[in-house]
Amino acid sequence: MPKISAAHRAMRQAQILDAAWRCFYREGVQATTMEQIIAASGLSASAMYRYFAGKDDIIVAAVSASLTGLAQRLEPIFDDPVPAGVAALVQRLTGAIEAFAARPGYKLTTIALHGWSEAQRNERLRRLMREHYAAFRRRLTQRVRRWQAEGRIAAGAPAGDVARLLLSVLFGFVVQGAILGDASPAALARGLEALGGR
Amino acid sequence: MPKISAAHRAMRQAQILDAAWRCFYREGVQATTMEQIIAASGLSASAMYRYFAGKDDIIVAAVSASLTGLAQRLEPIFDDPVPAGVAALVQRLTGAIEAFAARPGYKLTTIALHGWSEAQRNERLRRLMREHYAAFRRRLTQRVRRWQAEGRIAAGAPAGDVARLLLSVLFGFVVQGAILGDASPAALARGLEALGGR
Amino acid sequence: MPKISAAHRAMRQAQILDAAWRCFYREGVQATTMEQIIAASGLSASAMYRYFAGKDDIIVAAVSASLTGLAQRLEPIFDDPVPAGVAALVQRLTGAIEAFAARPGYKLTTIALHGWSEAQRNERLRRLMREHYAAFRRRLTQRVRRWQAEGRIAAGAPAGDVARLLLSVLFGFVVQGAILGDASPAALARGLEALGGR
Amino acid sequence: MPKISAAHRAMRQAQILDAAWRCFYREGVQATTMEQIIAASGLSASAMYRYFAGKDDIIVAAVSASLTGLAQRLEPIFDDPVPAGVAALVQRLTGAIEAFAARPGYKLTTIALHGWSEAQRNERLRRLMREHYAAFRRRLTQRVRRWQAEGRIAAGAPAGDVARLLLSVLFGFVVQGAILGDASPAALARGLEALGGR
DNA sequence: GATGAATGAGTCTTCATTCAT
DNA sequence: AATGAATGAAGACTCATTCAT
Repeated sequence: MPKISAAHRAMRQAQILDAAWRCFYREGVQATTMEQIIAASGLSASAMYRYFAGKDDIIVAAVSASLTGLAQRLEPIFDDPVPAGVAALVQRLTGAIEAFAARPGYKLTTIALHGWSEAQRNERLRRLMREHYAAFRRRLTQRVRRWQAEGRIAAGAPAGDVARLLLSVLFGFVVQGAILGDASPAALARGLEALGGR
Repeated sequence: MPKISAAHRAMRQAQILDAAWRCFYREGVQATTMEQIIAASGLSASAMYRYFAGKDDIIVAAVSASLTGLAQRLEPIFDDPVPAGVAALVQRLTGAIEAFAARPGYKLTTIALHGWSEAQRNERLRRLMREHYAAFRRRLTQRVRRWQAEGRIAAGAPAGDVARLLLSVLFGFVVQGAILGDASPAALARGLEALGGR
Repeated sequence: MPKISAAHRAMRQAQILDAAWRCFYREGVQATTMEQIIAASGLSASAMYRYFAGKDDIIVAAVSASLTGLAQRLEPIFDDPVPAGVAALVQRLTGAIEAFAARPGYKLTTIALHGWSEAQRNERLRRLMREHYAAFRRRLTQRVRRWQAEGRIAAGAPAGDVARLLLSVLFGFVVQGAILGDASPAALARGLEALGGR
Repeated sequence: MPKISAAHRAMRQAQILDAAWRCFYREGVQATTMEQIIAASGLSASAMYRYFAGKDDIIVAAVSASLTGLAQRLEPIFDDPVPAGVAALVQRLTGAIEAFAARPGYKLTTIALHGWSEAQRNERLRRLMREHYAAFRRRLTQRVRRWQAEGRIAAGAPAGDVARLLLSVLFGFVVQGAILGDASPAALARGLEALGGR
């Protein structure tokens, strides 16, 4: 009995989050009304509040789900037994981001901009993001250290700063793609290679 | 009469934009109410509507003013007779962004995130940003070509892609600073240097 | 089957009324939601509606049960073969009210205030109360007549008005106890005695 | 300029309170909706919120205004140079309550029941009432002491308990009037006289 | 010309009750 | 017979904007 209920609950929540993403994509987080999410989800107002305590909960759940989903998608890239070089890693990461973000009805990259904005004024969101991105940057730092061990990068370079640079490139890829629309993974990789990032 | 009025008008508008920035910084664009801007500006509701047609106009004017102000601030860096290398240029640009963004009562970097988010759903804003950033990227491309002429970068590299990479780094600097809070111009420059970006 | 069902039904209804009293005590009648009563009773929403047709029925049943219960409790006081004087009767009645009203989790005196308020806008409740209190006042009037026969009170006094006064004292005992919290049966009896009510 | 505004504000607030009383009379405090008060006041929803921060503020203001108004009305009775006896005082006080409570469109006695009920779950209201009624009871106690000085009441009687009894009679007058509808000041006075309260 | 009072369309959320399983 | 999921209508309150003075 609880099994059915738990599965049902998870399904409904996923259904609602999908509706929320479609709305957030078009309207942004704040300008999206509960009525819009409700209509997009196909549920009634009261059914919706059975699965999420309020708008804020939906926002946090939507952001959390996308951060978690993306992290799961990027993880295997770091686990690849054949370690990529700098430009190749950036290309694979941005490629995975792009692939993960493209959904029918919305793009999570655009929603990411909305989420970053919202996180500036929403404490729960800010903390959530900080933890996720900090963990991801630690992952990047480990990889830089490995590159240094392999001799690809000068051993004396500050690994944390290289990770900062790479994370900036990834963030910037999302922003540039959303605003100018022409930042491809391949282009960034070529640019990085030209600068010497082998 | 029109002259005094024009100066007076510009002053009032600047006063309103400053109030708007303070509000946008704390609440984001959508969640800021006209009442808040009115209270922060010290004007009356009707006075406000004398200087801006509505909330949308204030938003566009606020973003436009900050984009223009930043461009003016970054321009001299490109005009420097002693041309900087890649890492040095990034350090000077991010440093200038940081200096420009720091204001009493708000930081324009945080507001930039709000503006990017808002631009995803506001056609006027989207167009405005696209033009500004495209122009800025052309400026970066010119600089890359010059580096190629100077032999700092391989002549065969696609200049546009290098510019894309550099613009990503700048965007990412803003995002990383706003969310993780520890992306300094010097750190990014060190990271870039470590990758070979001389 | 019907017998068991009837006993079961009565038990369930009592369980629900107890839950309702606990809720009414904390929140008042109108501000109590069915969901709260349901949660407090430990039943399911649909089970609840099997035993009571709706919120209004619960309200009427709860008030009716407490009026009936109180009447049963007060009845023996009137039947006492050793007839008390005025002050003693008031002390015994208020004492019985106090004892009857004190329950684990709620006090019926507080709920009485909610019930009187609700009766001002609920026709069924108003009628119910009117009948109960009118009957009780008739009982008081009889007692006054007996006192007059015994010579405790002037024979020419209007018995109904004395009953009105005594009922006021009882109502006021409940109100003063609920609001100021320090109206004890003994205090009222002393006060009455001081005024000459032997 | 502030004068007009202040007068205007006070007028609007009085207008709103009158509307609130009419609604509370018919529906009780909790069951009255803001929409009803708004409709009864003739203002718009947003205009209403200019003068009261919310429903709770209206409730507190309405109760406070009636308590204060009643106190002002009862005060002169205590100041009368020809001091009344017990029954006469009760008759004059209940008479004044009745006269004060009768308004076109509503009766404040009925609203008092609603207010007492609401005070059981509203901390602000509870405190407000406690202070008002405690002060009033102190006034009654003073009067009892004077009666004792005059020899109308036994000097050894506990004045505070007599005041408790009298306050109960007044509270009970309101309850009995609202529920049974036939508790007149004269009837209570006669009842009290019959008991010896000269 | 300048103000603050006013507004109607919305915003999030909750409620008593019912229905499919 | 019993449940928990579902609902439509309403609840309190807010917003960008305008208008009478």
